[in-house]
Amino acid sequence: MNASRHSKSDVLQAAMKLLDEVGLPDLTMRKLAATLDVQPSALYWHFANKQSLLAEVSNTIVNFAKPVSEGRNWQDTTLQTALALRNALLAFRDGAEVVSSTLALGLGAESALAKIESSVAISNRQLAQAAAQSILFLVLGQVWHEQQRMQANSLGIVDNLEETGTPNLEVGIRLILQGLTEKVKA
Amino acid sequence: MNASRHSKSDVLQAAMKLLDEVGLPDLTMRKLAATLDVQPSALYWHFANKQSLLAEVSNTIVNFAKPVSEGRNWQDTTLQTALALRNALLAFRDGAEVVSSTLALGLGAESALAKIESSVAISNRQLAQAAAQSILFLVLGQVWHEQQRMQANSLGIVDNLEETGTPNLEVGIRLILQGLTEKVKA
DNA sequence: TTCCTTCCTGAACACTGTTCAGGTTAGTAT
DNA sequence: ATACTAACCTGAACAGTGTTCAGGAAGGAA
Repeated sequence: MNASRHSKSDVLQAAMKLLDEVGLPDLTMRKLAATLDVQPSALYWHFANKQSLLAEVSNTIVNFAKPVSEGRNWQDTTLQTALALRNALLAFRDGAEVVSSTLALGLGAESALAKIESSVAISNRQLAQAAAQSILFLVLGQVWHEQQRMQANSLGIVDNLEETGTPNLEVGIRLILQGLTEKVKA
Repeated sequence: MNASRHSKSDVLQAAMKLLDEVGLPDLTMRKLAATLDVQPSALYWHFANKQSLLAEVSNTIVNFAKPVSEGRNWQDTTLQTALALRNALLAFRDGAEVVSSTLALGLGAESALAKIESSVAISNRQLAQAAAQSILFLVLGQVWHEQQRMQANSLGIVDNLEETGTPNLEVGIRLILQGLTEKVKA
């Protein structure tokens, strides 16, 4: 990985590896440069700034979500889409926080919303958009919470073991889909 | 406010004023100390670290939500509770991001969840908790998004004017409440 | 006046993201 | 082989960040 010149995707790859090893708070430009045997300033040839780097990290995480096979109805397809996003976020350390931040800054990861929204096959697009956005925030919030607790637990801070995170998420999504189904019927 | 010795609540009050003036990214210990005519190190007599300070800021924001008058049913009460939280977050610059962070770190603002959960008057507490958590994440995510766009717009970055934020939130909450009502019936 | 708690100073430490003038490397064209 | 050009990197600095710590000063009570 080192002792040679690096391409943009080399840097991105190294950033994701470092993220997995040290977490988002310790993902610094200097540490990243060190893993590539390069001066920190060299990174700024490939990326305009750290946020741009993190934006591409976010896109990589979001695009890691496997495309779902069409379910027997749109409700099922949407649920599977949301859970696929959840799995993608969980596959990377601090994935939810990284994606949340760049999404808030409007610098990337918009495809996450798009995928959910396009799976909501109802004619009222305004309503579909509201529902998709709700599901997205729900997934991000829940996984963020869960990953934060993972780190806390790994640092020895033991709290209540109730692992309510994962089931709660699916319950929440189902509530939205149920409400949506009722609303469309009327 | 200055030229004299300060109490803990003085510092907290100054922090909230500074937050309103410069936003979360520029809320630094040095700037805060400057507004109090004090050395930065003086702040560490009142608060163990910056996160502890932000935790109390979060609590102040969350407790700013006015208690809601009992609606004609628990669905209505819950909706009003959620919207009261929304208004509290909107009343402070970057309020949603501040609260989201300290909530994720588990350092405060838990009463936000408690208030929502206690308003969901159904017997299945497990379900109530999942719904309350979903509503909380929805409110935080939506307002965070909205406040980030406020700042972006104030910096001249004009994007599409579709002000879908506020209505989307209420729609999302209603979907959850509708789904919850159906589920309880069965 | 002594004493003790409360609050603050001043200086430093170990970091952070970022910029910039200049240098090297690699590949292509003549 | 030579000249040129784009890609990539160095080294040093700048301006900031949160935090620590030994010591000093202010204020009230005994």
